Amino acid sequence: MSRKTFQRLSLDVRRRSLMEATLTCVARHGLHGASVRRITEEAGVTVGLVRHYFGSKDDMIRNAYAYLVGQLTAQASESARAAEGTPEAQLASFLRANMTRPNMDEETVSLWATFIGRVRHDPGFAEIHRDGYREFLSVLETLIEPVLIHHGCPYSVAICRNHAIALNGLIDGLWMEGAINSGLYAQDILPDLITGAAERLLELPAGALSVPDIALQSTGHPTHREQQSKPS
Amino acid sequence: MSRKTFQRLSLDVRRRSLMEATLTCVARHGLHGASVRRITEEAGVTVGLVRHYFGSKDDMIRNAYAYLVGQLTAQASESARAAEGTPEAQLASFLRANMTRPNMDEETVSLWATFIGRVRHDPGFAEIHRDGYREFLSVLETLIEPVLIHHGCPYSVAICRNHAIALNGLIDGLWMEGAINSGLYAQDILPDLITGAAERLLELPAGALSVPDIALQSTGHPTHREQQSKPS
DNA sequence: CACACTGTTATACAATTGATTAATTTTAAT
DNA sequence: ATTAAAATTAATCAATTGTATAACAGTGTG
Repeated sequence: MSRKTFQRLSLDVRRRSLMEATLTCVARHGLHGASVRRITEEAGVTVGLVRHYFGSKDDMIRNAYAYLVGQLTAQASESARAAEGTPEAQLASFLRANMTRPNMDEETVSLWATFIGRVRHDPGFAEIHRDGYREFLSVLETLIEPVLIHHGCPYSVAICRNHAIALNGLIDGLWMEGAINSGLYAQDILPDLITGAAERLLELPAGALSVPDIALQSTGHPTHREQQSKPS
Repeated sequence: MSRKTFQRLSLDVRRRSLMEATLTCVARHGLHGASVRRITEEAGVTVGLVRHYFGSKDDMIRNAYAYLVGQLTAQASESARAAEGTPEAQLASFLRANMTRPNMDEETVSLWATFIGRVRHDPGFAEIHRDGYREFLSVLETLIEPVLIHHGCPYSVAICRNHAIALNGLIDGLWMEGAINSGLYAQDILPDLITGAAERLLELPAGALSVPDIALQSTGHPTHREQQSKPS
C-alpha cells in the first residue's frame, strides 16, 4: 500500500487549479453539490490542501468567484480592445462578442447566476459582484462616449452613464436568456438583434453599428450578415 | 415528554406552506444551506412530511421553483392587466412595475438567479424556466403590438417578436442588476430610465411612454416623477 | 362513541459533510 | 549526500445530511 505520488506545485498554480476545479464542480453540481471531496478529486489532490491554500471551503469558493469575475471582465475588456477601427466598429464588436462564444457560454452563465444568488447574503460576494459590475459599466461608457460624440448626439456624462446602464441591462439579459437558450428562438439571431437594439437605444442612424465590410472577423461570423436581423 | 400538537391541513395548504418555506430557506441560505430540517422547521412541521407530500427533497424544490415562476408570471400578467388606458400607458405601466416593488425585489431576484443556475443540468428546472420565459415573451408581444400599430411603426409578427426579445432582455438585466443594486446608482432612476430606453428601442416619439398626468397610480409612485434621475 | 383512515410526529440510520491532525514525501539549500 | 522546510497525503472527528419506518393523534364516518 503505497502513498499517492505527487508534485509540489507553486502557490499560484495550485491555487488556480483548485479554483478552476471549484468552478467546474459548482457549474456541474451546483453550490450544494460542490463538496470539498468532489472539488479536490477534480483537481487531482486530497482534501487537506483546501485548508492549506485557503482557510476553508467557503473562502475557496469566494476566491473562485472572484477569479471567475476577473476572467469575465478581462474577457470583456479584451473584446473591446481587440476591435480596431472606428468607435462604432469597436462598440459593435464588443456587443457581438457578448452574444457569441466564448463569452456567451451556458456553463459560464450558470456559474454566474449561481453566485449572483449568494450576493445578497454574503458581503464578500457582494463586493466581488460590485467591482465586476463597475468595471463592466466603465468599459461600456468608454465605448459609448466617442460614438455619441461622433454622431453629434446629445451628450453629457450623465447621459453616457444612463446609456451604459441601459445597454448593460440589455447585454446582461440577452446574454443570460440567450445562453440558457430555451429553444424559443435561434441563438444566432442575437448578434444582429443586439446591434440593431443598441443603435436605437443610442439613437444612432440605422446601420451605424452594422459591419462595415471588414473589421469584424474577430466575432467569428465574418461572412454572412443578412436578412434575419432587419426589423424594419 | 408530550408529543407536539398539530393540525391536519388540507393537501393544498400544506404543500404550499412547504414550498414557501423552501423558497424562504433557499433565498436565505442558498440551495446548499436549505436542508430538509431547516425547511420543515421554517414551515413548523417535522421532516417526515417532506416524504409524505413530495417524494423527496429534490422533488419539493422543483415544485417550489415552479411555484415561484408561476407567481412571477402571474404578477407580470397582473401588472399588465391592471393598467388601464391607452396601449402606451399599459406598456409603460408594465415596464415601471418591473422596476419597482414588489416585482423588483432583491430576495426574489436572488431566488430566481439561484434556480437559473440549475436549469442547465436539471431537465425539470429547464422546462419550468422555458414555460415562464415563453409566457413573459407572450405578454410583452401582446403589449407591444398595439403600440407599434398605433404609432404607425413598421410592423410584422417577426418585428414584434424581436422587439419582445430585446425588451425582455432589457427588463431582465435591469431587474436583476437593479434589485441586487450594488450602490453604483440609485434604484429609483430605473422606472424613468427603462421608459426612455423602451421608447428608443421601439422607435416611438420621445415621451410616448411617459406618464400622461394620471393613469399610473398602480406603480406605487403616482406623485413624484422627475429630478432624481440625474446621477451627476 | 368507537371506529378506521391518514396526516403527522418521533426516532433511527447510513452516508456525506467540512474540518483537523499527524505522518509522509517532495523539493531546494547546503 | 544531508538536512531542513513545507507541500501533500492519509486518517480521524463530530456534525449534518436525506431518507426510511414505526408509533401516534387528529379527523370524519358509522
